Amino acid sequence: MAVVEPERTTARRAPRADSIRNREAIIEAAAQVLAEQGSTVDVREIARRSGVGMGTLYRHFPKKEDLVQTVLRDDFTKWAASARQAAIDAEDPWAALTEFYQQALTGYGRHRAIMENFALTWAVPDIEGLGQLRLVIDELCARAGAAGLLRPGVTTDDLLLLLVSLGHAVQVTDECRPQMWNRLLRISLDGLRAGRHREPLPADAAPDTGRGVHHADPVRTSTRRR
Amino acid sequence: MAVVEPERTTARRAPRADSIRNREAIIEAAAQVLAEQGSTVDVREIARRSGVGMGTLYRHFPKKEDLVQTVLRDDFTKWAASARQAAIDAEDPWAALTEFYQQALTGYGRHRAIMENFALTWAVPDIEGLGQLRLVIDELCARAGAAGLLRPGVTTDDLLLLLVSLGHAVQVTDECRPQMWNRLLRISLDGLRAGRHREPLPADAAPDTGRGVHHADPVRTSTRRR
Amino acid sequence: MAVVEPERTTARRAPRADSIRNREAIIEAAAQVLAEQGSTVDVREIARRSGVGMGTLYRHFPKKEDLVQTVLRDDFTKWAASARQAAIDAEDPWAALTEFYQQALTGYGRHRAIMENFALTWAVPDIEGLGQLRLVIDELCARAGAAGLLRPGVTTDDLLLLLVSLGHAVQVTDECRPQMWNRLLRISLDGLRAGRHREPLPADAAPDTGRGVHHADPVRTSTRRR
Amino acid sequence: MAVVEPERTTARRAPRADSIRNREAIIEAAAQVLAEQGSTVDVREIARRSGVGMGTLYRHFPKKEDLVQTVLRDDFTKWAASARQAAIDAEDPWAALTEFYQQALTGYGRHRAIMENFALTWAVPDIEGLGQLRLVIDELCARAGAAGLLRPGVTTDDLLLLLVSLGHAVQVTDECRPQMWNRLLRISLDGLRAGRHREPLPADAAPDTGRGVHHADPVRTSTRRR
DNA sequence: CATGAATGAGGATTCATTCAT
DNA sequence: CATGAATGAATCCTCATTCAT
Repeated sequence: MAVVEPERTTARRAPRADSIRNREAIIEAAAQVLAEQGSTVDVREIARRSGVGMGTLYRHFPKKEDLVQTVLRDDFTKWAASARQAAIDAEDPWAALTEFYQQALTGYGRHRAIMENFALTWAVPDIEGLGQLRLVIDELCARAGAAGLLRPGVTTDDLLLLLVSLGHAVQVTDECRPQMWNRLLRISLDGLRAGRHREPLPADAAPDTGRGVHHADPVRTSTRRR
Repeated sequence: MAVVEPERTTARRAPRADSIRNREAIIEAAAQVLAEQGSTVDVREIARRSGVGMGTLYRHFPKKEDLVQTVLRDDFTKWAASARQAAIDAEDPWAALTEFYQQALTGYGRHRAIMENFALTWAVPDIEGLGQLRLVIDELCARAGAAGLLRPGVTTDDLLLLLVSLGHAVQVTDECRPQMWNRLLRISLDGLRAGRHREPLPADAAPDTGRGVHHADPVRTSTRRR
Repeated sequence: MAVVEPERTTARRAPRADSIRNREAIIEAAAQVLAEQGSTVDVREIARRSGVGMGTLYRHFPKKEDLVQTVLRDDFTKWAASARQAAIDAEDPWAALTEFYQQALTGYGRHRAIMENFALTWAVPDIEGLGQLRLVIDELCARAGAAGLLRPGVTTDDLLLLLVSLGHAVQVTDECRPQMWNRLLRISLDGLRAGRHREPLPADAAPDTGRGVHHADPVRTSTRRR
Repeated sequence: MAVVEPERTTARRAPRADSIRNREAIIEAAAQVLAEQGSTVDVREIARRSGVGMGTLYRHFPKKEDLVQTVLRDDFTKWAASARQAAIDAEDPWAALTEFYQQALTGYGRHRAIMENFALTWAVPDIEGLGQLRLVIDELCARAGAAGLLRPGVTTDDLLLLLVSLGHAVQVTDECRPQMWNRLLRISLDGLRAGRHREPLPADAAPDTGRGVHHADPVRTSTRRR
């Protein structure tokens, strides 16, 4: 009775091998499908591709949302890591910034669900896994700023929004004009760079047009029904 | 021939007056709803707001898509016109470009369906109504280019993609950080401007990182589109 | 133009003929199925029996619960009315009470959904349609009480609970021993009647056993999980 | 024969000790859960509370129903025993009857699964474990009848149905009006008692209304049971 | 023999589109 | 020709039961 039962202890973990395989198959399949089709996917498609039944899927992830969040957290993490690594490998702060965007967009710009959720950065307070990415950008921003390379007034939020924005460009041109977004990236980075003829970016400033909105707002989206 | 059967002609027109009124009510309502909620709206919501029955709606537009396209063609047209006007009113080619973006984004950046479909510019061959916008941009591009203000190598497609990209920024920050996109616009415009320290933009060039993609592409979105 | 269009007005109501037929078919089918199987029925069974598609059913009743409530309100109303009529037709207050129970149990005792919901009288504050029944019982209680026929201390709630209780007896014996519940009814009514050797029913009194619970409560239902 | 293969016997017993412990844990947990939530509980909840896996549970009880029946047989037995004891402890036949109901309802009236299955007394031929309870009631009925205390014509079935009926009353009022059922019990017992002004209860008699059913049966539950 | 993961049919609900009035 | 009711495939999720480890 006092005898330990090592094989039972082992036996306790044995069934998990299967389970973990399945869990991973599900996440793998879900990641694929979410990348391809965004968060609106049919749960059954994920089950089919991962080779498990609906029940198995729902055992691991009680709500579709749970699965989506899990996958996205993972992918946000991978994303942040790979983009950060690219930045670290760079020679100077500006190259770091460049490499960061380059890698971030090349690697995950085509991931529909990631981009969908990334777009919610400002609408939804705490998107799972987004934090890490923000930290990386923070870092880059500080580094480039300290080196005097970044146009004064540029914030982490600006860099985030640029990433969201360019991520969308990637999605949009993916099928027919892959890499076209790279041109936009170069343009934006040039616009971000500090320079003699570049005045600082004022807080929440519009371009110095001196004029306001020309016409009455034709899009009345503020009157949300329901 | 046109006057042979006057009463039949009259008979034909009487219902058409109604019909036209209905058609316009539908389009008006659809435009509103599409702007607010994007193309995923329930057709019933459109019918409800326009005050016509589903049958009438489907008589005018046999598929939801037909209605959406019709509305978007109209809105693309209005969009192009208003943005073009802003450009025309500007004093110089560069101000024209600035005003164009300013107006385009302020006016329709929040129009969800427009932005959704605008994003399809490269994926779908001929989006209804998009042509005019492209013409306007073409014009602006040529003008600014001729004045030597635009960085060499920048194409109409670049400017279009920038608009798509910034449009997305507008959508994404609309609720919580309105106007934040303006900072991105300024940055991008600065990056677009010709300048001493600005080399020409090479055809489909990536930023001069000298390196390719760091990791294998983790997002395999090319397989199985529905 | 100023001419009224009476046929259009008529035309507006025409489509409803179908709709009303369907609505009634749905309610009829639902009433049947709910009576037979209780509130857990498959919605598709109701759709099938009423000969309409799922969409039609859900157009009329957006939630299953709505349909159930509608049917139950109707049936509670019919129930109260028929039982009340039986009471009214009776010669004296006591016969009224007797007839009331008789009719109530004969008519709807076998209605599973009604009895299920009736059972919730104390658990759920305001069951749709239950009010009328309570009013009828109130009336009967007062009448019989005023006539000195009802054992003092008996309340409307007692009579309600008796009805719930006997309703269950009907359900339980329906298949194999129909009418057996009648014996219980007679017993209960006799126990309800005022009489020389019948002391008043004290408020919330247990039978005068003089003793409490004999054993510790073997049913620990109070520790509800979740 | 029993001693031919002692080590095999031992080998057989070792696992069985475990097995028995498990079986009892399952039954214990099931009893609790069934009492709380009735027979519709999720089997997993039982497995969880008993601390065994689903496989073990299903090894002991191949169908959910088997487990339920086993538990209920036990609980019916305990129920019968405790109620019988209360009756035995009573001073006279009438007190015995009173105490029996009192104890039966106080002890198990809130046991949802018991009451659910008890309700099947007439629908299902041989409910496991119900027999003992019937025997106890038989006894009480005979005793009270012999003492001339029970209204003539009252049968064991009547007393059983009364118990079912009052059991339902307990369930129905448990949360909001505990003990309210006691009033109904007193009423019923008074109605059961023999007395001057109490005529015998005729076999399967309806109350002496002299009339039949007033309306056509509005509840047609006889068709189509699944 | 215990474990708990896997299975998949079944149930409520939505919405583009068709059709009777 | 307008109306809005009808249709039913598609979608998320649950739970009794089986099976690999």
